Amino acid sequence: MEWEKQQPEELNDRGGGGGGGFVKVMTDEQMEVLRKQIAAYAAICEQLVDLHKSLSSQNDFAGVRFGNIYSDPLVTSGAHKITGRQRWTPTPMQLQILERIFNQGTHSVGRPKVQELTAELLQHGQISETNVYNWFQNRRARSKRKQQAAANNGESETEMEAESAHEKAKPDYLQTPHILSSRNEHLTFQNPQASSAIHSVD
Amino acid sequence: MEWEKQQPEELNDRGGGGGGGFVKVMTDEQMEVLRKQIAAYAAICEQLVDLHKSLSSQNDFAGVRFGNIYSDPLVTSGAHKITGRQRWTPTPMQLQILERIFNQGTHSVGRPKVQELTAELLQHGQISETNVYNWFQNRRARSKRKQQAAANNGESETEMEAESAHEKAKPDYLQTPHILSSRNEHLTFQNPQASSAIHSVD
DNA sequence: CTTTTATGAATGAAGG
DNA sequence: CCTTCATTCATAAAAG
Repeated sequence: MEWEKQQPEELNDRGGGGGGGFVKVMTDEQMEVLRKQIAAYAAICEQLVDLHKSLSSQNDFAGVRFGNIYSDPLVTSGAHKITGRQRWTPTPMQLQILERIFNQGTHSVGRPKVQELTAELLQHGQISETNVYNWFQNRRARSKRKQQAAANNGESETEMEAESAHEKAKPDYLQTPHILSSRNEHLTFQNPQASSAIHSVD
Repeated sequence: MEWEKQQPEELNDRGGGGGGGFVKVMTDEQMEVLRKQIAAYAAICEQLVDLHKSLSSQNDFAGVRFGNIYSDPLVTSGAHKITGRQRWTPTPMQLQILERIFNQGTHSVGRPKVQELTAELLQHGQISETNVYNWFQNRRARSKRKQQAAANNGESETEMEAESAHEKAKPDYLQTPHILSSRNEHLTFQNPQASSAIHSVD
């Protein structure tokens, strides 16, 4: 199928650069489902590649006829990166409102509160309840995390959180898992058979 | 599936301007077909993996270790199975099976069902009954949240009180067959039986 | 343009 | 069942 050409990037048409009209041909949800499915497919293929590597490394006549699959970028360079999803970016006004509420002590919002808040924030830009929900969740987590990190880093355990039920208090930044691989190009769905590799241009 | 009530949302509507409408060009049915086809590919890959595993175990080669021979951080960016993982991560196949069952309408599983399912899923990777139980629990909750969120901006839709596992029939006006059919003599995701599913593209 | 950082989102698990 | 937490992933934005 070729719903391809119109990349969702067009939604982020803000930098002034390209511009131009756009047509979205798939909803985010559809995109997401497909993305997951393909990622699953790709993940298994990775296993296959590993197996072939192992087999051929000790037995090169093992009958590996798949030739250059190792060089297939889809397989070799982490395939679960399919096409991008656009994520919500709060407008300054929205952020201000959210921060204010958070700083007022409302660190967790109930379901009704979220709806109310969402309605208000909608006056200042597109937003959904999920966005609000996620925002508070992330805000809370990040807040907590920074406290822990600060306690470990700049403090010589004068008073560790005695009630801390978790032993997790370790400097996360020391083992930063930031293995952000090279800037992933936007892959598009491609047929294992069809050879037309479609990807967005830089 | 649940995305019948996709929300027309514009992300990053920061300046207040921009935006634009878009239409849904794939029906849920079409999506489902695609999903199944992709799943079929995944299944084939899975079988191949198993096949090679058994083949390699037959011939007890001296060096069949799937361990990390110098795991190149650039290459193994996507998968870091070296470090012990604290929480269960479903394999693609397991996910596939779980999703399938959930989408068949089985949203809650009894204990016997859980046991049965766990046994089956064990064929495709490590898993425990608790994992299965939690998965359904989370899946349900997530599903519900989805419909709540959708209720906010999807009010023009028909009533979406119950999130059934079965897709609602969509009005045909949402289809845009000319895009799908015009450029599309050949489906991207084709017959799973094609044994040439695995070879390098391009 | 490439690399790094900040943060929105996804999800397994725990608590109540 | 519902909410919350912890962790991880992906990506927009910033830095180089």
